[in-house]
Amino acid sequence: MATHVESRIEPRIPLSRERVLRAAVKVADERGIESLTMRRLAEELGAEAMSLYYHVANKDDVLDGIADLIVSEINDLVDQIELPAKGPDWKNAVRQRILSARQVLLRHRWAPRLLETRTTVSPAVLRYHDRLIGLMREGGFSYDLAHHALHAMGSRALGFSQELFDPGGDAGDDDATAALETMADELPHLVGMLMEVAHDDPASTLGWCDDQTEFEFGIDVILNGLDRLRETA
Amino acid sequence: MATHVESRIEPRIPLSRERVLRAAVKVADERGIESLTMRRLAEELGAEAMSLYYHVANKDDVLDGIADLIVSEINDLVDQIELPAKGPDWKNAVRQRILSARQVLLRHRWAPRLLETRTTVSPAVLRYHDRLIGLMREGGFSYDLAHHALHAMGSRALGFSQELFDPGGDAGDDDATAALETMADELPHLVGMLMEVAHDDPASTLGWCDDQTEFEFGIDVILNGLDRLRETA
DNA sequence: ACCTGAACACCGTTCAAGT
DNA sequence: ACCTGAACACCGTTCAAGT
Repeated sequence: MATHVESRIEPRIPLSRERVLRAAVKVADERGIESLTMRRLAEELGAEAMSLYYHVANKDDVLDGIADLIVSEINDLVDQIELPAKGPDWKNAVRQRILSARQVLLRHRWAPRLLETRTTVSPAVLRYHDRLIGLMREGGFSYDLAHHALHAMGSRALGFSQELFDPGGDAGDDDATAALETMADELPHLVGMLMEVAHDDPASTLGWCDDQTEFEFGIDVILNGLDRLRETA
Repeated sequence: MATHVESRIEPRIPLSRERVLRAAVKVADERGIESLTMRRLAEELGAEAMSLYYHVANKDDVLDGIADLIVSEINDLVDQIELPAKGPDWKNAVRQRILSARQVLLRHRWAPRLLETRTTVSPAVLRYHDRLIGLMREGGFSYDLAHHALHAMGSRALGFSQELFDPGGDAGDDDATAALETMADELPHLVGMLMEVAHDDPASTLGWCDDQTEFEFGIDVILNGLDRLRETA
C-alpha cells in the first residue's frame, strides 16, 4: 500500500533504450564520464542497475550508444548547412561542417575521448563521413584522394584533435611558468618557445590545449594541402 | 623451513619502481593493457599486489610510468639520428624522427591509446617535443610557427594518429564487403569509395586503419604545408 | 514483458601487522 | 626498509524470482 501511494504520486515512466542512453549522456555531461556507472545510471532513472540490462546489452553497449547519440547530434546540425557550388567551394563547406561538429563536442567534453576509444563503428560516424566524401566528390576529388583525405584529417574531420601534451595551456599560470624556468637547462627550446608564445595563448576550448585558433590552423594546413593536390591531380 | 628451501632455490630479487614498470610493459605487450591489473602485475613479479604500493603510488602512477618508458624508448632511438644541415633539411629530419617513433609504437600497440589518455605530461614527451622544436628552429621556424606546427601535428609528431573509424580496414574481408553493399542506399559515397579503394589497401599497422601509407600521406600534407609557411614567413 | 534482490567475481586501495 | 593478509568499497554482470 505504501507502494500504491508512491506509484500514484510518481507514475512510473517505463524504461527504454532511448531513455537509458539519454540519461547516460546527462550523467556524463553533469558528473563526468568516469562517474557513469550502471548503478549511478539506474539511480538517475529511478530504477535498479539490473533493470538496465533488459534494454541494453551491457555497459559497452551504453558507451557505443551515447557515442552514436553525440554524432547524431552533429549530423542534425550539419544537415542544416546549405550545400556548396561545385568546385573550389568544397573547402569552405567542409571547414564549416567541421567547425559545427566542434560546437557540439564543446557541449559534451567527454565525447572526443570516448569516440577515440570506441572500436565498433557508429552508424552516425559512418553517415557523417559519407556526406563528407560527397562534398569532396562535388569539389572534384577522386575516390582515391578522398580516401587519403579522410585519413589525413583523422579525428579533425569530426571537430577535434587530441593533443599529446599541452605546449602552452598552463603557461598563463605563474606556478607553471616558474616550474618551466627551472627546466630551461634540459628543455631549452620548449621553454624558449613557451616564454614567447604564452601571452597570446587564451584558454583552451577542448582537450588539453586544443584551442580554437590552433585547431583552425591545423585544419587549414590540411585543407589547403588537399586543395592543392586536388588542383594538380 | 619449506620457505627456507624455496628462498634458496629462487633467491628473491627485491622489487623496485624500475622492475615494476618493466614488468607492467611486459604484461601489456603480452596480454594487452586491459589485463594489466595490480594483482596480475604482482603475480608477474612473484609478489603480492599490496607490495607494489611500496614502490609506486597507485595504478595511475604505473600507467604514467609505462607511458614515459615507451617515449624514453623513442627518445633513445631518435637521439641516434644525425642532425640535419640548416634550412630546408628540417623537413626530412622531422619526418625521419616521426617514422622512427612510429617503429617503437608498433612494438607496443597499446601505447598510442595510453598516451592519449594520460593527462599528466611525461618528462620524456616534453623532451621529445623540445628536440623537435630545436630541429624546426634550425630549419628557420619562428617560435610562433613552431608552436602552431606542434598543434597541427598533434599525436602525429610522436608517430601515430588515432582514426575515428576505419574507412577501408576490413574492406578486404568478404563479409564486410557484403555488409557494405546492403548499406549502399544510405551511404552511397562511402560505399562507392570503399569499392574502388579496397583492393590497394593492405593490412593496417597501428590503430584501426592507420596504415603506413596513409600515415605518411598525412604527415607529408602537414609537413609540406608547414614548409610553405616557413618559406613565406 | 518488464523489473528486481541476492550473489559472484574481480577491481583498486587502506591499514595494521609481520620480518 | 620492505613485504603481506585481511578487509573494504565499488565495479559489471548472472540468475532465479517476482509482477
